[in-house]
Amino acid sequence: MLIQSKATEPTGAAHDRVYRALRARIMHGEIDPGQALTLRGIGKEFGVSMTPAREAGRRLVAEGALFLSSSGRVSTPELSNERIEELAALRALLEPELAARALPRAHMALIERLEEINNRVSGMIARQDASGYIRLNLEFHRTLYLRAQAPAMLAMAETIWLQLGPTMSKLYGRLRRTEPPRNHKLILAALKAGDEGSLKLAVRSDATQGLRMLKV
Amino acid sequence: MLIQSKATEPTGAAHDRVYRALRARIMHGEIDPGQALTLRGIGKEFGVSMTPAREAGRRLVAEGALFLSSSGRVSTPELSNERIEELAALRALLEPELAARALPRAHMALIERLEEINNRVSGMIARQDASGYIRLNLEFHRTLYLRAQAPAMLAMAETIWLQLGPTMSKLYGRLRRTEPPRNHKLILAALKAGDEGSLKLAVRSDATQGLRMLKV
DNA sequence: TTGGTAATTTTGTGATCACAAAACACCCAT
DNA sequence: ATGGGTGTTTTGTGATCACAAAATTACCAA
Repeated sequence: MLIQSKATEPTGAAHDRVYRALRARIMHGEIDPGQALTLRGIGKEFGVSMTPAREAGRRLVAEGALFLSSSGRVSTPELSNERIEELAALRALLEPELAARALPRAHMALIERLEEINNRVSGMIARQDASGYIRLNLEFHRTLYLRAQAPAMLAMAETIWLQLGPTMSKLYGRLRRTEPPRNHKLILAALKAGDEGSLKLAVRSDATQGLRMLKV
Repeated sequence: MLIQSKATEPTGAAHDRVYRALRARIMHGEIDPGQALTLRGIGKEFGVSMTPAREAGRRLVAEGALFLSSSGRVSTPELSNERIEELAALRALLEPELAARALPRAHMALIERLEEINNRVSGMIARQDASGYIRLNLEFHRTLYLRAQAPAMLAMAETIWLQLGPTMSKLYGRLRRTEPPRNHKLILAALKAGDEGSLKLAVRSDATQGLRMLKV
């Protein structure tokens, strides 16, 4: 007689799958700020019990991707102006450094990949796909920073993106953009020229520009 | 008839108490790098079941304070040279900014508190108390950075301290120091003079100096 | 209609269990 | 002694449950 149905996943723990899915959703701005989540709801959606749902939630809370209310409920954070400025300052601090470290290793193949990503942004703009726009934008940055060979620094940058995710979607929903970010072009130019100074400047501008419009 | 003994904690969830205790222990270098922990062991020590122990562990893994092996076991991380240098670079990036932001708000009362903390370091050195030394050192920095009014930035700095904790204790156990860090005196002097440039420089030196000796 | 209170439902927490896999210990054959 | 294989123990995982507290709804009186 079967007492307990065996539901252990063979590869990659269940909580990890849930974690990754939620993380991507948050980072790409697919959840509005202040949106509440329930453990049972998460579990139901992913076909797991509350336990893995709780672990995934806790992990995201630890990364600042979710806000934990005093009663234990989790929701997407609603960032204050001060918090947004602080996170933008962190981007402005970390990302130029990552870019500078990537510069000596950025060969033509990488630059071409970046240009290709950058071109795909136009499609997202045409389709008014805010989430897709954010995803490609982050892919552009991550692709460059991966070359920096600085995993801890990159992880920290991603944590900041994660915290900004829900708020970001609001921004891109608001502004009606018609062309890919100007700063990306500057970044590509600096990479081609091998000019560290203007690269750091362009990255810094790119990291802070959009956030300025986020002020409520 | 009592089916299940009620053991819910009235204030502050159990997992949070476990998390805080472990976090402090790790950050202060009370656990050697590579030390393995078991969920049942943690639970037993704190008088809770595996569930809160697991949550606390997961949270610490998310912060980089613990390493999660492929089999799910957690242990204190053993940092490679590259990782140490990267974390030191992050300190060198973040902490001068925090200090600079604290500077305009650093009045005499704060500077006196910092001097008092700095003086207590000598006692720890005399007693060869590595953990106490680390704790006071971090208290010095945190006390200053709290004035920066930048919680996200401070949290990020603390995360780095946390990751360096176990490795740090090894360092301070190795070197036989006889006096409080020279850079702390420079920091205090720069604060009194209101000189942002030399303050950032002194903080940067303090953040990177010790780590240089950590190379295996 | 409105305000508040009671009943009900929703939700997170921590304990416990069955299970699988990993780690470990033991033992014998070479 | 040593290597390999076998059995035992340790350990993490996810499901489930009872419970408390929070949130929501229902309802009634003014």
